[in-house]
Amino acid sequence: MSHRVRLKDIAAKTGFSINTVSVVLRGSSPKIPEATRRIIEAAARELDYLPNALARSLVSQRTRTVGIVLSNLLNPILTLSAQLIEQQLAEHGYDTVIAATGNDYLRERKALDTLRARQVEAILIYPTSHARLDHLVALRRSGYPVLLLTGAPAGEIDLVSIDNRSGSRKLVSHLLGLGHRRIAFLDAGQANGNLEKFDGYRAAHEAFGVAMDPSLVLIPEAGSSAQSGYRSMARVMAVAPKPTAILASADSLAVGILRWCREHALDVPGDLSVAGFDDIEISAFLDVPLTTVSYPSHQISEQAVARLMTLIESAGDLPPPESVTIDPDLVIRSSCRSPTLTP
Amino acid sequence: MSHRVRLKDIAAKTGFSINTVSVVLRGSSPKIPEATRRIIEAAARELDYLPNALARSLVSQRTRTVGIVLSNLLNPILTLSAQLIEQQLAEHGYDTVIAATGNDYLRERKALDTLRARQVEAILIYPTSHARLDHLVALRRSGYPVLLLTGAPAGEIDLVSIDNRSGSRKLVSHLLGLGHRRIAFLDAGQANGNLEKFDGYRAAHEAFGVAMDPSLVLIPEAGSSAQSGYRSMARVMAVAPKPTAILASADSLAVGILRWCREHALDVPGDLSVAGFDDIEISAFLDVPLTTVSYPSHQISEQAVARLMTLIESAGDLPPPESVTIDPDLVIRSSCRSPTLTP
DNA sequence: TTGAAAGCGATACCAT
DNA sequence: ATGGTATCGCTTTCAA
Repeated sequence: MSHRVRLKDIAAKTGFSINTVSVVLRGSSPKIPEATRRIIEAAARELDYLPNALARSLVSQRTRTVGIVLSNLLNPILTLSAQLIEQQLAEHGYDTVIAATGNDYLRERKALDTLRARQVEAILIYPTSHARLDHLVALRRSGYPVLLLTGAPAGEIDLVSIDNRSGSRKLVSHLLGLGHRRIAFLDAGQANGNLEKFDGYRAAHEAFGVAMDPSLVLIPEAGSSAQSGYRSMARVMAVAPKPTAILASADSLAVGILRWCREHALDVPGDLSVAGFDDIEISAFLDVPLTTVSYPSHQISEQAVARLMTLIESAGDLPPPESVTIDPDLVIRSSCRSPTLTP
Repeated sequence: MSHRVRLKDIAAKTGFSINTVSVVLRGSSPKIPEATRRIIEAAARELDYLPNALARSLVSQRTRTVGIVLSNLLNPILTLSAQLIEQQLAEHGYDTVIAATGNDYLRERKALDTLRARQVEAILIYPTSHARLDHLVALRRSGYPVLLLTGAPAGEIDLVSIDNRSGSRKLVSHLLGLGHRRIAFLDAGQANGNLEKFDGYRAAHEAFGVAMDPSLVLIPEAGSSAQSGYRSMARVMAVAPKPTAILASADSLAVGILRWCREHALDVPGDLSVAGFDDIEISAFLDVPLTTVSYPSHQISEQAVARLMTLIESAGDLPPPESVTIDPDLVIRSSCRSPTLTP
């Protein structure tokens, strides 16, 4: 940890007591003569003094730090939210430390422990799975402020999230409204928001009185990368009868899908409609601009931070968990249109 | 910071001294009878004991933590590296805390101070600017392990970085070799690797004995987003005589450029060749797969971590700074070809 | 084997 | 106005 400058050092150098130095340096209360103040401040600057946050927090019992756990650093949706959250937290006087879990449940548990051991005052998290939340629920029950940034309201834990079910339902309704009857759903791993997305998919079908074909619901081999979308297409198009539209659970998947279509001379949206989720930046810039569902990062980060502040300030007895769910907008571009009538 | 379980609590509960509890819980040295050990461990588990890292580090004078400062959380090149670095650091028994600066120099300084105050044992950084490094140099001079993840060798501070100059030179040589004589260079802000990239651009021209036209070197209004690339195109194509190729300092810019070309019925690469830097995932999936320069994240993270370990272990007297520069590969796809002969 | 005591760096309370 | 002293939670001698 090295030879750092401590209060003691600047006390020695100036001849004042550690105490006086501490008081001066933190601009705290009593009236210290200008002279002393200047001497001490000069010494501190000269020595490049930086308070030891560990020691400080140990006694103050406050770290003014919150942790944010990200399941995937490569997902711009998550990192954007993290960035926004960090900024807003800073405005409230809180530091943020980010921990990444690489979508690994064990690493998630470890990150949580590390963060807690470091005494962060609250934790925001994009969990690796919507299904395994018990450790978080337990944490919250023990009185620790924890806030989920994705998931469905469960009542056990605070949540500020996009309403994936609603977004999915809107999108699928749009497709159904266009006349599609065979809509493939490419679910990127059973893990995350996709349970809700599938639920919306189902709900839309029901509302339209259209029967779903389970063989149209596929899971890509791995992750939600463009690569993975690309690789899944052979399977998707092997289903008979062929789908007339395909809904990818993430725009990144759709990117791969579009590429595949191009290579196989499949016109989008002429031969096949394609839609995604997230509205990442490139979605608007693709060869065929993508119809998708927006991701309300700004609203999520804003509400999450607001809620987190009340949780932190309620020190000790947390209010009962609350769920805020933000309804996303449909973003209609040109990758979807009515199916041609020749099957 | 709340009502946490301390050694004291489990000592009280079991009747042993704090000391014994501490020794047992950390599996440390002396031979403790199985009986005591079990009692204490059971109590710890029951109480959900988690050691206070602040207190622990305060006395041990070690945090086994390194900080990584990212200028931009939205750049997949940076976040990928961060992810890889975090994993490798974990294998060495170190935790990583990530701080984002949103490309803001002041926030960068603040992040550095916060990290240091938290006693991280070393700092890895993608600085906001290649030009303002004095604070980092000063830090390093004071004996703090700091490692730059981008930049040109300056000898003042450790560096593990892509060789942007070489990458740029290769790419521009490729274009020149194809017969292009008017190659626009879209520099995303004077800030980062672009000094080196421009240098490579210049070097290639010199090597080919081709005069550069300064009016072909443009700076987009803001950042290196697709949006920004798109917006710059009007200016690029207004230069007379028109360029036959355009080199964007980031693939993300190129995405916007390609979109603009499509909207303006400009064929790529028929009418205009387009190239970028980074080889981000979508570059291979675009309408016109992009010729670009790869970014060696794996090599960078590996070498950076290796170097960092020796810096940390040399506790006290750091070895003189070293620069490692990794030569990137040219990735030739289909967005560039020889210019048509009709100007 | 187990425990008492000192100390890490900073803060806060109470004197002076 | 300035300084002593106890304390935060834990580790580390050093005794017993």
